[in-house]
Amino acid sequence: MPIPVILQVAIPAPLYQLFDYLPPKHVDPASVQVGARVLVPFGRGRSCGVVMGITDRSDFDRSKLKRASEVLDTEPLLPVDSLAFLSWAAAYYQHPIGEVVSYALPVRLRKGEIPLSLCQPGWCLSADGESIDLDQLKRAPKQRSLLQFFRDQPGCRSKDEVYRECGEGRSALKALIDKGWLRPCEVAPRPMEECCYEAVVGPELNDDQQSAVDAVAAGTDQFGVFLLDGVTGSGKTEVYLTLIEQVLAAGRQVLVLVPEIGLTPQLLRRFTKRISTTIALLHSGLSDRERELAWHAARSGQAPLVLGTRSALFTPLQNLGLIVVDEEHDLSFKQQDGFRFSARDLAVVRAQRAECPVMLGSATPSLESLGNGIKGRYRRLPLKQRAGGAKPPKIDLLDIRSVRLDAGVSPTLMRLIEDELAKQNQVLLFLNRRGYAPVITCHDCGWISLCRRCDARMTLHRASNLLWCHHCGSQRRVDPVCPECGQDDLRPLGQGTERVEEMFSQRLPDTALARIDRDATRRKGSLEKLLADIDAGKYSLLLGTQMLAKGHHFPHVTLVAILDVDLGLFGADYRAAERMAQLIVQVAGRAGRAEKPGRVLIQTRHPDHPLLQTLIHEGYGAFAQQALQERREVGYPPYSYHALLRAEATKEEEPRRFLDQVVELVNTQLAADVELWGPVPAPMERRAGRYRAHLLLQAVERSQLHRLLSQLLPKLQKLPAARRVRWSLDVDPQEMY
DNA sequence: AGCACGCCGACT
DNA sequence: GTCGGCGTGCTC
Repeated sequence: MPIPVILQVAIPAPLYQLFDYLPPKHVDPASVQVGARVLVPFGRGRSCGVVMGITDRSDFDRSKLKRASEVLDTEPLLPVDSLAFLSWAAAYYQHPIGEVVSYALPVRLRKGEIPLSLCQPGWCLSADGESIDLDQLKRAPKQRSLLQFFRDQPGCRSKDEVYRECGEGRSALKALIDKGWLRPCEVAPRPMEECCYEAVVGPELNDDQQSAVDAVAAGTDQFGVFLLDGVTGSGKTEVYLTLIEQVLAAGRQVLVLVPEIGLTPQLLRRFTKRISTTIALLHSGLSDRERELAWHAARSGQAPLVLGTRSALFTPLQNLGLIVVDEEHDLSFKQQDGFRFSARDLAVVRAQRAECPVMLGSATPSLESLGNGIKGRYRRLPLKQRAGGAKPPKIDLLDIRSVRLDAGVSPTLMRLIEDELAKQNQVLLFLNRRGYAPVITCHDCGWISLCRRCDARMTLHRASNLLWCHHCGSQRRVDPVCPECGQDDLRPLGQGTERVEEMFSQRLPDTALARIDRDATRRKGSLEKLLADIDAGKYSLLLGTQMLAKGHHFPHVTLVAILDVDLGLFGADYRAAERMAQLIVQVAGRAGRAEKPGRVLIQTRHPDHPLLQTLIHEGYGAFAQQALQERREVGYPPYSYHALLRAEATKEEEPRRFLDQVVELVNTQLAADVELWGPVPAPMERRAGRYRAHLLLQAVERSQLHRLLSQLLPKLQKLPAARRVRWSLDVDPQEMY
């Protein structure tokens, strides 16, 4: 009797189970591979799913099983270890397995399309091109050198290679094609062993860097988490590079995760300068096609080094030897909608499963990672020395109580800025608020520019003359008169980067100012251009939002000023202080390299604030210790574990009603070892026209929380009130908004 | 999520 | 008399 073959398929739908199918007719059941995609009838339509397992039994009624209509891949698109990792992640974050699996695939492959070939189109010499005499081209040096390029080594060159060789113009290439000396061809992918890989000798490491490298290199074939903790300028990147070289030299792949690629052109440049190998870049700025090609290059091992943002974590890899998570404290590693995973935390899990080391690096490590260091789970590798003998910047508070400010700048700060500019130095101003002013008001009747759809004020943008809600995106034109009373005395209150820019253009008209915020860098490539111009010294004043705090270094900046630290001092959730401390240290770290010492000024109306005092006089490490102590005392993460159940609906009472029912459900039917906080209205209760409420679940042990969640979710879905709201579960939430 | 089935109001 | 509103149930 033949053994029945049943395919367990993950289907991209918000459903928490796998679906069982019979193999297609006329397909040898033994040929179906776990990890292949299948086209299946699903509901009333068709769907593309991934075979997660093959068994001979099903809990589903055998007679109702449908047949898959087609097997799309002859070999696994996702290897078994990837599938197991994805299943683990789906269970941990309580997210539907099919959506998690489809998240690991490039979009075209999700939709069931044929994988793009890795064979890239390009050109090679035709018979005529082989035999032609180069001296004929004396008067066309570009064509000559391009032809020489093809003759140097036999075979095809991809379009990318040829374009790189051509430089700016393409006319020489066109000429050679028109003459028939070059013909189109396909470049076959090189197998991993043949990947050219070459490392340039880097600078000598200092003792701290060397011992960090040694600590990781001692166990490259076993799991270990290393927290590389070093101030900006202490040479973290050099440690990464040295380790990456060693792992690549051993023939293994390396995965590097960064918060945002667009903000790290410098990092990428350092990588390509030092390590000459194929790098697969994976980030949201790529087209679907480019992304898929990079994905294939990573999956096949053709690109030994993979550099990407959080979603790159799920790329299947061969023989993974090291994961690096740069700026591990950065919140962009946590996906904030849909599948709410933390790429940093999952990187640790992935390394564990791959039995390789993972390195988390930051000048301002997250309290979670520091807590894991204390618990002995992570090994801390401190870099105490600044590479190249650079001095740490001096940080001072500037008390602005009862000081008359001009667009948020105090007279003292203005004077210091002018001094620094007079010395031909660059000055960096940080204000975490884009637009002209965060609100406008009618001086006559007191009207203020509130958003109709959110509990928020609308920001004035002068350039476009629009009032803009930064929470829901709604816009409206600014009337010359008050919409309430008709008087024409509308005034902007407070300041954003636009207003500061305007003030400087009036007071220092001869000083070139670069504004770096989302509005000024919206066009693709404009941020890179701006950063390059700043490096070239075209600007003396740099003014920006938190974009400035990430990744990029400005070696000619000698003065950094944080215009309004008070914005972040009294935030809505308990992590606000930690985020502010990280931001201050990161911004401060942009200034002053080797030869020029930096100075940092922080304008505040709360100069005695304990956070500022500890941070400035004792540093981030002391601040973090203090913050961890406070967390321990109140039993907050990392000394407990959180999950946040969010609900929103257009009717005000619905979210609360739903969450009340969930509380009732937990209290009457489920574990008592998890504390429930709430329901409470979300910090901004109404957003984009929807009312929002939260229920926080807290447990002392992670296992308690997860036991509850896995029991709760099936019941929760069946609540009638669940249909009337949009709800989502956030395991290990980072932000409470 | 999609998609269909199903039972109550204002319209060609 | 119908078109269509969105509540409800299901997907191997």
